[in-house]
Amino acid sequence: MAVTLRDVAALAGVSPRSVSNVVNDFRYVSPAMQAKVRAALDELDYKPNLLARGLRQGRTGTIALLLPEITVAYFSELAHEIVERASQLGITVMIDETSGAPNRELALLEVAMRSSWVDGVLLSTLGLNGAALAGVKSDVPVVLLGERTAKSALDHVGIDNVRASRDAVQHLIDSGRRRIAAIGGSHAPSDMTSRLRLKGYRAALRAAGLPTEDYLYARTPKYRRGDAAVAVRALLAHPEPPDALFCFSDELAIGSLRELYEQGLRVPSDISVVGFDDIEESRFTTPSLTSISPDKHQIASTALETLMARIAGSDLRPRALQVGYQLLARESSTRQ
Amino acid sequence: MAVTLRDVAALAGVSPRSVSNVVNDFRYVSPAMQAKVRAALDELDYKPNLLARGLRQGRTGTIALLLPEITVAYFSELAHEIVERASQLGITVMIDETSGAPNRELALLEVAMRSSWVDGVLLSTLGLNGAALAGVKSDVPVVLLGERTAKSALDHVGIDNVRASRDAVQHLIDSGRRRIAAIGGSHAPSDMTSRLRLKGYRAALRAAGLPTEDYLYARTPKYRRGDAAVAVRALLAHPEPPDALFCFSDELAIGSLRELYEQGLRVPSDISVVGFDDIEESRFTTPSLTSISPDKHQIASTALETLMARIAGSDLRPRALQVGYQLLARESSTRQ
DNA sequence: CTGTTAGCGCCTTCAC
DNA sequence: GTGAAGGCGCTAACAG
Repeated sequence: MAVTLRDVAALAGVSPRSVSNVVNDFRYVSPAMQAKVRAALDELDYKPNLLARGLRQGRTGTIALLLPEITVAYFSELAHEIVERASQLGITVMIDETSGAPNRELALLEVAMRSSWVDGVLLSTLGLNGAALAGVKSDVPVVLLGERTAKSALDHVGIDNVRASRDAVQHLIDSGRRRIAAIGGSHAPSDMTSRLRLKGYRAALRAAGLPTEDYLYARTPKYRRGDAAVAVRALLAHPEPPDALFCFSDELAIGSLRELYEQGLRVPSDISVVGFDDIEESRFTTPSLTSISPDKHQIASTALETLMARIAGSDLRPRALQVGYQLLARESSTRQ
Repeated sequence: MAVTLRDVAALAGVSPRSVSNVVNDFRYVSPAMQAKVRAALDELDYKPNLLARGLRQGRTGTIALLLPEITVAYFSELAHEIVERASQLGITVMIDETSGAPNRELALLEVAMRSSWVDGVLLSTLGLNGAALAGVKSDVPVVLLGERTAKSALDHVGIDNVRASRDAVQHLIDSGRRRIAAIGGSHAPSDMTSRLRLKGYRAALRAAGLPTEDYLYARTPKYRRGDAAVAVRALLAHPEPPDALFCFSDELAIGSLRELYEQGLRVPSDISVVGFDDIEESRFTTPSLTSISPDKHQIASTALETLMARIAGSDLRPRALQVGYQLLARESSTRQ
């Protein structure tokens, strides 16, 4: 059986209260008491039962991070930043995978929020739209990561997807590309990512007086490497194939690089490729991949600060917080 | 304030005990009671406080998964398999990053094990050797993932690293390579991964009567993409440069592909490359990467089953469980 | 089959 | 500055 506060108190010959005082380094404890208690603490190798503490205090010092898929590099990199920052703040992060399935997301969210396990939730949602989220009664604060899914009553941290996409496409235009295709997502109402990025893509084309024909957008079931091949083949099959690809994720871009290679096209001389997310892998592909790089570090800090403020009781109205991004031009769009 | 069992009981006009019975679907509950309680449950939208339940039962239904770095694809893929399998078993997984730093690993391990948060721990350790682990008094069961670090008193799930490495190198020999270099890790006592893989590498070379000269092994600080460049340059600088690279991780192999490309060497015509881990990315590189593929699915199942058995009280002596692997020959070692 | 009681381990009023 | 008592929400004994 585990050592309890009472055991320590008994050994030290003091009350549990005094032990608690020492453990939680309370202000007014006499040095003599300190010493006595510490000795007993060490001797018994006491560790507080965090369950009991959480039950008593109503707070656990733990937050949940709900991600669609941990194997998606962008999410694992984001998770890393969040864990890192949280650990500085003395907060434990419980990472959980939702598979991006709305029902599983909802289920996990409900559990996380209602079961007192966690003080707050960071939710990176793909499939959940504002309506679904509105139906969730939150006992604990929730901060959304990623695109703004309709107007929900929740705080939200992300980058300006429309502007970032426009920048990416503008970069392709600047380098002389004219038939620029977009790849990624479904453009379904729930897929806010593709909607916003497509919007930016089209805005850039229109501003340059370039065609925004429908066949230049290829949908994909998800945003993973393996989803790109079919899309690329479809685009290349057209009588007027594109001379550039704007992929809505780096993984799609990497899958595209592979398919272009198999089709015998050279990047960037025959066709340029730009991705989105700036995952580490993109610096090592051949050619290395031009990408939009959201400031993940800042996303992590901002999200955590916002969540901590809510947990502390902040009652401001929900805010949409935007953090910075960069366009990193690498070989896939620059080396001729 | 949250709805409690007592609130439900009051509304339904029954005792808390009966509500508890229904919530945990106990065997003997009359249909009438069922109905009454369910109605109240729904009306108040009751969710059990898992903290209180855990405190009471001594079990939480949660396990911790301690990983060095979640951004390392191999670990995120393993994490995914474990979360998936655990969710089938009704177990929640708390993923935590240790940074591979022994002290942080120990700290997290201690917390995880001693604070009653989790029923058990899956630990994938890089830096922790048997001696350090022996010093940890475990209140909860721990199962190790990965290489066997000395003889610890813990269960352990992994593949036969020596034999897998020998297979990888044999494959290179079979394809006509003669000056085969190895890349990865430090060969330090605590770095069991590199020790075992190096052992298999040398065994294969010796069996074929090939040289195992020291200069053909290049150390790296870690096993990541960015660690490979220096090692590759060092190997290529030698008067008799290698005609094949056996990298101790896929990430190293991918970093090597990039560096070889920058040095103007063609893979596999000039030099073959083989990796280890079979991360998803390796199917999409150009050329695609030959790799040792540990059965991650089986690692996950075996580790969870073993851990669950321990949690249930199994008292067998600690076992080293080996799961299968495959050599997946792809372009980086086959296409001439 | 269901109600009453007690206590998991901790922290926090309230007295002293 | 320290001791005593109560309760966070739940379930496991033990009656009935």
